[in-house]
Amino acid sequence: MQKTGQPTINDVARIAGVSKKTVSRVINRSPLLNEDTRRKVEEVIGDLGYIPNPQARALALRRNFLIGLVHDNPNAQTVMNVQQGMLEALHDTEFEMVVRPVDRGSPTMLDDLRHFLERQRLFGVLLMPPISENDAVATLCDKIGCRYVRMGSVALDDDAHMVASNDYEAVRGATDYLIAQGHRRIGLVAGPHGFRSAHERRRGFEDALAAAKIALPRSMIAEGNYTFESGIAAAERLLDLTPRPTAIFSCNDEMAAGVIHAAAQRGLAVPRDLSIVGFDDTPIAAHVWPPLTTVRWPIASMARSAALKLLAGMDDSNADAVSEPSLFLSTLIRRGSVASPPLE
Amino acid sequence: MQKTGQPTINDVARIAGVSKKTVSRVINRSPLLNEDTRRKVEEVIGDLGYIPNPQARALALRRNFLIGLVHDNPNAQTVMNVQQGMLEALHDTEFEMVVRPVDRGSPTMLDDLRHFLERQRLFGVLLMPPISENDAVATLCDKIGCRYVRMGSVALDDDAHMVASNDYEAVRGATDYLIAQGHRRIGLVAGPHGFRSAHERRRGFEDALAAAKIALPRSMIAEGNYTFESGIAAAERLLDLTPRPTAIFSCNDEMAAGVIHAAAQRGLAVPRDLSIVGFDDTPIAAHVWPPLTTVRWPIASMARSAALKLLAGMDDSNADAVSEPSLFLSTLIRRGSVASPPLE
DNA sequence: CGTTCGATTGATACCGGTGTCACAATACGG
DNA sequence: CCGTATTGTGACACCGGTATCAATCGAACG
Repeated sequence: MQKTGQPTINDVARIAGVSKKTVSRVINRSPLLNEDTRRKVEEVIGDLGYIPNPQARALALRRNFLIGLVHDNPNAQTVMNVQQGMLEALHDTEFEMVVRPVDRGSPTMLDDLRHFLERQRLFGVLLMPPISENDAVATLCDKIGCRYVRMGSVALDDDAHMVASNDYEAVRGATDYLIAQGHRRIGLVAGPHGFRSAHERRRGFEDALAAAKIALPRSMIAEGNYTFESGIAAAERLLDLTPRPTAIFSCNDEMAAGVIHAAAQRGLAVPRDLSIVGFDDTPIAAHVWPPLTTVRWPIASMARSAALKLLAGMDDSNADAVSEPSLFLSTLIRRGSVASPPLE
Repeated sequence: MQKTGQPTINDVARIAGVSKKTVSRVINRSPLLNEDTRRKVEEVIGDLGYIPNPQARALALRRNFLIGLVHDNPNAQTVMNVQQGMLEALHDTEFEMVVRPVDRGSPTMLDDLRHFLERQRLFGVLLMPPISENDAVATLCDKIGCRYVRMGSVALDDDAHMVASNDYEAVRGATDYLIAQGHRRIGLVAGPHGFRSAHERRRGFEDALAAAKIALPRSMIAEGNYTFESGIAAAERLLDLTPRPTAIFSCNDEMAAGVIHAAAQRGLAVPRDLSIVGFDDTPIAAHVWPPLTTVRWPIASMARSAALKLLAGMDDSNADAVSEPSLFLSTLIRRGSVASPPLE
């Protein structure tokens, strides 16, 4: 009998002179194990370089060790940050990450997703925004019996199934900061309709102005879709106004970069003639000129926490799950794109 | 006997009145199957909504259906493009993508990777640059018996194990373009030492100048590490020269954005005072001002092809594998960052 | 000393598929 | 009409683990 491939549990058992089950106990750190036996088996495992077969384990345990990342976010940096955060949590576990982009626009999106989840029988999935805001997706996971955690800009679900950031408060604070600098005509480049994050950020902006008793004409709000180009277009609408806004809050950094771009094309100096605040703190924020004052969105930490929460639900011991924070605070990063408004 | 979970092959077999094996044949489209039997079984499968368990298949077939993406590329957009290309290839197959970032700097990188590959026993892995340029990694895959395809800027391996782009020729063409515009003092922001792509691009640049009999003093080459910041630093060294270069070729777009940034800080207008060409054609290229003339690097197509090549090696019928192209052409995208040099 | 009990361990049946090989049924050639 | 292919199907072992439950052993107890 030639052993050509990897050694199996049977090899270990035979050589160590114990049963498969005992080897299995060693692998799974069973507490009811004689210390001598454990050492002996561990030695053989080390000698052989034995590694348990994950597929066999998955079959026997009736669950696999894959965690899915379901996303439909167009921002590469954001997705990478989430992947990095997830992988941090999965590091030193036997879990791997499988990535699944979905097409928000497609009418068959839900069916595709269901098909994916049913086929793969993932241990769980992490839903990142904006797909996480789709309640139908969460319902689908529930129905199929797939664990999930949603990442959002606001409480979307119960504590065990979500990780949120306080976008409303963060934007409100950022807007307060602009007001404190002396700005009174502040424009908003809003996010796309239907995005929860866009809604929360806009609400924070509106409430900050209202609290300061600053009027907010509809014309001071221009909607974009989180892309650079849409930021340019929105900025052009705002900068065409008379009088012109002295500051603009953009609901994400890419659009803020578009605003800077549009300002530069009109010969407006940032921040002398126009102050700009973004949201996300992606690398682009530090790379534009001037460096963008923005709200740091701790998306990687959120993803890490979300993944840990998923893993904690493993043995249904919710004790661990609750220990993972569910709310993350976004904070203002002051760089060079904000100044006091020009004198009139 | 309550059937609580998903139906299994046994359920299908029992209800259809055939053996497991026959159901298995239907699933695997065995040719030696009576047409009536097939229809009957398929009907039952449809009624029950039966889906074969991938873990069980993986165990029985002694291989799984996971393809790994091993990367250590710091550029989010590039990694996302590769993921997208891979997933395109994997679409409508039973394969899933698992992502594995590695730390190029870590001394245990190779051990970590080996551990990962041995544990998961992936069907195959796709190595993207720059980790793909590490021959030790390819050797490791060979030794472990893990299929792999390397993506590179030049032939790195035999046809079945690689997909390459013609960076040398592309940069040479781009440099020729600058020369044709009248530039004679052209600076290079080179990529980091040890990157194959950096080497090829630099070689293309040098050879283009040599062919045009333009001297290239060492001072006209500044090395960066593919980040925006390093692009700024490199540009500053080049722009401090007297006489100043009238054009700069940057080995990637991020550094080119840094060059634009540095130029703007000195009050140099692009392209009037300084022409700039980048490489990659990431979104940033279209987002800076002026839009960057750059070399489009078809990384997503390369990834797609690499993944197909991996799958084609499935049944060891190399016929399919060979049919996937191994060389992809990078082409110059002319935007607004190049003009003729200023008169002196 | 026999019994009880807790700590360890192993025999065996799974998990849900696939491969091997034997076998029945039908087709074909002579 | 019989021997031999050819086609279609099922019984059963197996992939490499885990769960169940009974067996074994030594110590403690009465």
